[in-house]
Amino acid sequence: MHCMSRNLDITLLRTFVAVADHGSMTAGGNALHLTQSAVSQQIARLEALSGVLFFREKRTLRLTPGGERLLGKARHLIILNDELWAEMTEGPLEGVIRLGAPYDLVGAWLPPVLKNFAAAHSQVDIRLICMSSPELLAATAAGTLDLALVEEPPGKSAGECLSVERLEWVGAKGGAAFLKRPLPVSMVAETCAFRTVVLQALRKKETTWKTLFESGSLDATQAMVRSDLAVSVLLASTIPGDLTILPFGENLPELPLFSVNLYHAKGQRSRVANELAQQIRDGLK
DNA sequence: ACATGGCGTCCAGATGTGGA
DNA sequence: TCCACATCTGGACGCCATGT
Repeated sequence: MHCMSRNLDITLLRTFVAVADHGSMTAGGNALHLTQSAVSQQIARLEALSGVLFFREKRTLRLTPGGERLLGKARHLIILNDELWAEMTEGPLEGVIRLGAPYDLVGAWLPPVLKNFAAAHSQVDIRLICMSSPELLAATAAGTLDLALVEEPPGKSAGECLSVERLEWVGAKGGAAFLKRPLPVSMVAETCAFRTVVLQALRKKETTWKTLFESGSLDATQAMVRSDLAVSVLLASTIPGDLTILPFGENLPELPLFSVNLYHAKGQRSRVANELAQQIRDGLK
């Protein structure tokens, strides 16, 4: 059998994407510092390979279905090419990365991810900063964090959604704190992302409650729960084995789903930030 | 190993075409 | 008349086979 490898010309794909993005060969050419004629010829060469990519309509270009299909894959290929190029020409990752995370995710999710990242990129200095989700959002916007994991209600968010899971009531195994009224609730901090929805749920069910502890320490919060002095709320994946999930029902109101979203600092993303973000994504699969 | 010439590719510039 | 795309042409460059 005759088998022959063929190589795609990334230059042609880059030109194609630029034309598709700008809706015009002239504008696409300007973006790439090429003349219109060079762009026209490159598109013609690509179309000779792949079939017609643009409908020529009056003075505008419109992608054909084949062009639409190629566009997404072409973008991926260009990104991959640029990443590989950067890896080959810019050497190993180095520098400082400031990662923010809420208290509960630090213990549950991050250790294996950070361990793998540190092993692969020994010249990167990782700074881990723990705050509540609203504080993390503010720090990311202010540029004092490069990357942050933020817990938010699901829905429209500027961040990249990594997971959606249920918020659960937790208590001591065999405990009775959940029966007390007012309900003793222990939360990590006054700025805790869960606080608003928890209090809304309690009000809706007309459950009286009191806040027992908001010190900013997850260990202290969970110690209150282990001692059966209070109940608390946690994302399902972050619940320690020695605590028990308390079912919604007569004694406790139903809690909503929550998202874990990934935020980058505004502006240019560093290679280190992109790589750590990818490892966090991979770590959650 | 190096020089040379043929060939193909790519690009810019000039020009043609057609629509607004 | 202006603008955008297509086409043609010539120059620059790189690759490859061949000669020295």
